[in-house]
Amino acid sequence: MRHARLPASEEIAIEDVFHALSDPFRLDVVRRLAVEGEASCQALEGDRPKSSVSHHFRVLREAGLIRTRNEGATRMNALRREDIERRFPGLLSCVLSARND
Amino acid sequence: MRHARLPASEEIAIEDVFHALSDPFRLDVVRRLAVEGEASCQALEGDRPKSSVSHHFRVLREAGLIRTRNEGATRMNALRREDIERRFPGLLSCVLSARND
DNA sequence: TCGATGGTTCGATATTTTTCGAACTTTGGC
DNA sequence: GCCAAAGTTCGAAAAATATCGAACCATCGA
Repeated sequence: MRHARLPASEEIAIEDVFHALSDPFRLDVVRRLAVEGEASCQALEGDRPKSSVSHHFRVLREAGLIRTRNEGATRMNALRREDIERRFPGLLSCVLSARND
Repeated sequence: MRHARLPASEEIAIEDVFHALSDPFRLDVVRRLAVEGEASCQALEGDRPKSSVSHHFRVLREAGLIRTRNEGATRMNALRREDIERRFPGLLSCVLSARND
């Protein structure tokens, strides 16, 4: 398996973060990870093909928002809370509290 | 001139805001408006054709980030600070302080 | 070792955005 | 009234994203 590109905290680009969060599915994933802590891809997939889910997780990963670790056969995803906070203080809490009624 | 769609504060959608801010030119416009207060389109255009500039200002307007008023023959743009702050507390200050060295 | 499960990757297609020129509108000045 | 300046709109072409099936790769359990 190829190494997923994972930017260091200092390398996280705000444009990439915004782009990643501009998609409803990805935004939802981020919010649910914030609540659930860690989750597998399929636990968050909303009835769409896995190649599509995988694509969105990759965007989140490459933007620097999530980290993925192998847990046996499944891959567990988690928000990179501290890294994001260090790079862009306040962003995450703002994203998480923003409601779109 | 057709009425530019300008969402009310409550209607501003976080996805639209993130999408608007995911473009470097638009992000730059927002930051400069934050500093300069008000500015005409051409004062902020970076050497690109006016139809392109106009497009980006429209995206910002429709996302709810800026407001445009007519000042004689020119149009002055300003950040909708209070509206954004009310809708998504903390977002703007976070965007403005985020540095991408 | 054989499946089954959970994801990734690839390739093709569809959709969305961006870009830019040209034509048009509005306003102000002469 | 006419011209220039500042933007908008339109339409077409280019570029970036998203979508989805199919093939593939790892790991676990039987």
